[in-house]
Amino acid sequence: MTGATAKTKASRAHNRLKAVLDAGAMLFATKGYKATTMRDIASAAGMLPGSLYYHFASKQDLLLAVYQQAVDEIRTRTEAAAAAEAEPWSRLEAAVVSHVETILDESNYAKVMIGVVPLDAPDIADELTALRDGYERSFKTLIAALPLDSKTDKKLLRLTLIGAINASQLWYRPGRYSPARIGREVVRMLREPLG
Amino acid sequence: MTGATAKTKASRAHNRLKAVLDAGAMLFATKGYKATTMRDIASAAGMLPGSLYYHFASKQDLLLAVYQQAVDEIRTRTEAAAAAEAEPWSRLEAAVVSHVETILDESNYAKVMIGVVPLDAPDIADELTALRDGYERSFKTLIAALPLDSKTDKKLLRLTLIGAINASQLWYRPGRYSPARIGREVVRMLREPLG
DNA sequence: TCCTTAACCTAACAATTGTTTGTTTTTTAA
DNA sequence: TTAAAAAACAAACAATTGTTAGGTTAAGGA
Repeated sequence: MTGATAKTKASRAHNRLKAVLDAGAMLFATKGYKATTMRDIASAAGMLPGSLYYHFASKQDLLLAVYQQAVDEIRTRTEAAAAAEAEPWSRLEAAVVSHVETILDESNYAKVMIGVVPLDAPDIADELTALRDGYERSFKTLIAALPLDSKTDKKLLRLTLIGAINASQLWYRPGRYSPARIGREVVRMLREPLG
Repeated sequence: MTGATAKTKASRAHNRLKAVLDAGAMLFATKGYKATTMRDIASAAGMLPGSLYYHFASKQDLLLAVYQQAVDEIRTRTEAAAAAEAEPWSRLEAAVVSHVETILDESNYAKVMIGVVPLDAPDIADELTALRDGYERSFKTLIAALPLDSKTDKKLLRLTLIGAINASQLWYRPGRYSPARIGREVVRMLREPLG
């Protein structure tokens, strides 16, 4: 175990692990987890079904890998966006806008993380939930920094906020509302009085 | 065609159509649409797989029937709850509370309507969406009656509200927050200023 | 150059799936 | 009482599924 194994593996010319992951993310995001077959993924990655099992032990393991990368991507993006702002509400808004842009537009991986629910893969439901929770914890910090009324339940605020923005995946169509605007307005509706 | 056909059919002693629908709703709500097999439903309804096809032409048709009943149930409940209040915000709150109670506790049908997304059954996706939209239109009226700031986008408010409360299905566990409280607090967070 | 092994192919298997077909039982109307 | 219609059974089919086992190719260190 020299630690060079991973690098050697990755440097092999014919290694198409990334192509497999990309294909899986794209298809899971488009058709859903159950409706996507290993043959679909193999075909999109330019290989045969059986070859996928050199890279992943099972379909569920592939989903898990996609989820993992999704968390890495969206967390990096969103934390960077938040870090660019100083004022607490601005930080939250920046994070939310980045989040919405990522899950609606920019990353098939993130789309999978939001659209594919743990119930779709019961055997690894706990792992999927843990990955999601790990990411959502970022919002805990952002909300804790807000100057909130004492009677505001912060946990419920977080769940409400995340629920509202993630639900946009169900109704979003390019054109009417931009992802950035969706993020901004949702935050504003929670921040300012409506009545 | 005397119009008595339906009644005759329904009055048959051994007609277990309702048992089939209930079984379908329960299993779709618990395991999801794809993970539920016709054998599961038949077994739960106390009959054999093939017998289901006397009542429904396909699995998708069964889902459609469950969706249809879900809309009937939740709309009746929620509109009645709203009608009991006079003030606009109170009406909305009553409707939201009723909605949340129904999809978290009281109706497997409603659970299916929220938890099973059109993508799960692509062939009837349009019908499913139409049914859902038909119900959600109730909220349009309730929101239109609110005394809102002129810069509030009512459509986005509706989508945000519905998204937030429906998302509770993903994290709700009996105990910590009651369905009624979830509904009340979500409305309050949108109504009152938090900062 | 040789030889290990990463990477992929080929070809299938076993299980599960929604569905169909023909038959039987049960109910209802005449 | 009888015959038609309703409701369910019994048994399978055809397609699809995730997965596996063994063979093949090519890369890269020695």
